[in-house]
Amino acid sequence: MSPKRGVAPLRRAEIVRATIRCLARDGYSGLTMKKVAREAGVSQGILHYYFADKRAILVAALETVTADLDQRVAAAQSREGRDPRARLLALIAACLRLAVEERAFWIVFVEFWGEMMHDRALREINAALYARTRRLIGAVVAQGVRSGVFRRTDVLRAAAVILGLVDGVSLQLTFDPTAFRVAEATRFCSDAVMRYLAREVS
Amino acid sequence: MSPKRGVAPLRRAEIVRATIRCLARDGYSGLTMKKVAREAGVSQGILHYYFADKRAILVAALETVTADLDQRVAAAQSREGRDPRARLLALIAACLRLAVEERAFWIVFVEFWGEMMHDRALREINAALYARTRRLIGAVVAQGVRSGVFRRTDVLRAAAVILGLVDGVSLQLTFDPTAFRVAEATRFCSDAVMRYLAREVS
DNA sequence: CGAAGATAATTGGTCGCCCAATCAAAAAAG
DNA sequence: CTTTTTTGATTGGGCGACCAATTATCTTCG
Repeated sequence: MSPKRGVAPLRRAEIVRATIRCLARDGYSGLTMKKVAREAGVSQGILHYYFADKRAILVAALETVTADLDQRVAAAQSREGRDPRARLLALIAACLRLAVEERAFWIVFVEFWGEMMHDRALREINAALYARTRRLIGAVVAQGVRSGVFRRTDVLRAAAVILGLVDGVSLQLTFDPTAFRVAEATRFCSDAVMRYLAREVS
Repeated sequence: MSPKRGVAPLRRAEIVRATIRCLARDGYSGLTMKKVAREAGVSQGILHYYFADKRAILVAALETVTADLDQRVAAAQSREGRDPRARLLALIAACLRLAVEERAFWIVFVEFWGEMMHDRALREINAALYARTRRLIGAVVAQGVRSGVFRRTDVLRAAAVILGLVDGVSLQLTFDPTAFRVAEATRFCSDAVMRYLAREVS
């Protein structure tokens, strides 16, 4: 490795990516600076050149994973144009597929949950993501309400329900892959959400 | 501490309870044998007399937490007699209250999730709990279907939806207590489940 | 243009700490 | 006096952090 000027931000990002790979492979409790350095193909010392300590790397890793999840979910939903129903279904499908097909990201994310319980900084990064996601889902629901395809409801609470359902089912899918298939889970989650938002038949 | 004969099982249980308290206080990554011994008021050496290694203690801890959650949920639901609606609502309320009021248990449980990703034994303990809980919820739903208060549906999938919703909302409640109050969450979750299971109005 | 110094990037070794696990010996109970 | 239970010191190893030395790049100025 020959030192090049001006590549600091790239190196930083590479270290973070290596960290995420390590977390996905060996878990939170198996993460060491040595392994991260090895995975990134750099020396151990350099980790402390770019990050104050191990915790700073972990914070950066959570920020990266969080931003990535955010982007993927937003993208999946926006691809579907203006139909609120289609947007919501795409969002649900994207979340569930993520948990199975992009295992690495989802695993790392779940691993952080445990640590968040004892680390305010991590907890706040996550709380911000969830607030943003609820706002996104809420906006889609609100659009559906305005255009009359969904019933009138408190959109933020509805968003909490939908997000919770997706997370909870993703967990079940992750812990026991024999319980359901992704396609199946997508179907019954979508069905549940559509029933939940369906207009009253009066 | 004076050694008494025949108290082996009690000592074991005390060590496990101390472990759970430690996990709740300092988290998974902060758990050390020294801390557990101190919390249990015994010497470090004795931990290895009752358990092969640290991992065995953790497995026992997860089994205990799991059994406890199982029991609490089952109890809350069975207290409500025969009305499927009341039983289901009691179950939902119990789960959400647990996540907030019995923080220690819920925190420890979430902490294990991360480790389960890399530990088959832990994962299987959890998978068994979830399968059991789904069966329990499924049975309540089935009863409601038979007695005509719920629509006809695949009860195991409905159970996955209900359990997922409760877990997911519990998580949101834990990570960001400012987002919702427990009572509020209980209300909108119950509402969502009742809408989900409501008979079609034809 | 090109040497020389300053600066940025990188290395690998070292340090002290704390960990899980082990064990010989003691203490209590049968 | 044997067996079960408990102790606390020890051991070997791996950890995160630190740092002096090295290399590469940029800047300055003769």
